[in-house]
Amino acid sequence: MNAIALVDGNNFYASCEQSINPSLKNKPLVILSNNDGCIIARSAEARTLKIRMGEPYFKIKKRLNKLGVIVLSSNYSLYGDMSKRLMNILKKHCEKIEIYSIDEAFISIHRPHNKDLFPWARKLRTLIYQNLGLTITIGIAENKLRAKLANKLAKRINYSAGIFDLGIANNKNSYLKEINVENIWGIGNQTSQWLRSKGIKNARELKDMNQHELKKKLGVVGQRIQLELKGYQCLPIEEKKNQKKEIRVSRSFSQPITKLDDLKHALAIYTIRASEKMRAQNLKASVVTIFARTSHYSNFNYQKSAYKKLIEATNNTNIILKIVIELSKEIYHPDYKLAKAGVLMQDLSDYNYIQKSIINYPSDDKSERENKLMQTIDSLNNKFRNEVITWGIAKKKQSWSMNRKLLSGTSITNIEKIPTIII
DNA sequence: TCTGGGGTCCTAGGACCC
DNA sequence: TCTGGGGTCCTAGGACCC
Repeated sequence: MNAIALVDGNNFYASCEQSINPSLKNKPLVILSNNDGCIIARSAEARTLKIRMGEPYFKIKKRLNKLGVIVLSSNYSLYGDMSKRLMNILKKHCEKIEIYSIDEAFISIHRPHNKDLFPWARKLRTLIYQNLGLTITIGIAENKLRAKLANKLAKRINYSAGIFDLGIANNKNSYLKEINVENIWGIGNQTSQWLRSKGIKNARELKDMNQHELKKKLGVVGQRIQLELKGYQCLPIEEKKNQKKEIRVSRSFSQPITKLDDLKHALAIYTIRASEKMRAQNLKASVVTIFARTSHYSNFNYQKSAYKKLIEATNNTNIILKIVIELSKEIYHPDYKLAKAGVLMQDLSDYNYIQKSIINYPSDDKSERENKLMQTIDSLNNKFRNEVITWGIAKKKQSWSMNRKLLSGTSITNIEKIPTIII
């Protein structure tokens, strides 16, 4: 009989920073979202100071200062690299693994005759700590949803030492009762409010709730959650990541923009990045969508998107740039202060799958040359990092670019100050 | 005045996740 | 003054077909 384990990195972003800079260890530390907007990670010490997740930075800046909390902008290339190392170690010690997020993985593992998976889990924890300086929590149960709950319980129970096995626990119902509905995987704000209004407060009560009522309101999604709570396996471990269905690059501006030129400029930069991502995953898009909007917090709401279907799917930056620049006029409005914009590459397909158009047949020579050019640009950028080569428009002066004032300088992934060549 | 039924595909939007 | 980014899945409703 196989068991499912959920492994996750504790305070992952904060721990990554502490791992490469030991002077941050045992100190209250928080990591900010893009644009230094809000708190997205906290070290254990920062948690005990009651600093809340998602809190806007500007609102608590003074308080953080007074408390001596160290504040850092997020450094995703660092976290991505640490994540890769973490997953590689996990892979070596399990039968099946699904990498679920940057700091989480589901593992399928054979439960031995004596049912005891603690030795395995303890070994894994030690190994990760020795190799990466990161602490992980392991929750074990019969299926993915219960493994998630077990992981929560492992964090909550003091004597658990970061490991909890709900699969062999004696009084499972009393453990389920410990978990509030809003903390169940798949139950968000809307749903938990509805459940609470029905008097359903915790995982135990959701498990035993009337199934027809649940199905009627939440459809198959709710049904699956209930079945998994009961111990059935509805959600499989997905080893092979499904091909991406959409690639999106969007950012909030540090200052709102009002000029069409600025909007075009921002969208162009996002397009370059999105095309690069597609090529890295060997994908091409046949729908390109762009959008812009005012701030959620503004009284003057405006949001508009525009898209174009392509006759022939592509990942060629030049072609997509032209489309995006053209479309940007459609979403621009001079009367609104735009706070955010983005590009989406949709209807993605495998690059090698060829469906040539009969109408717009480009000469093979030309597309062949263009492909080589993209490949060359990507490989130079990969080798030297940091946009050694990019499009001229990306280097125009910007007044609105993302704030990252507090970026950790040390990085194990980035060579700074490479000369830039503009072509 | 009366005017079918059943199926598929697409899209927008909601809800959720980390 | 300042409130992240990038994803997925599901459903309802419209358009269209025979």
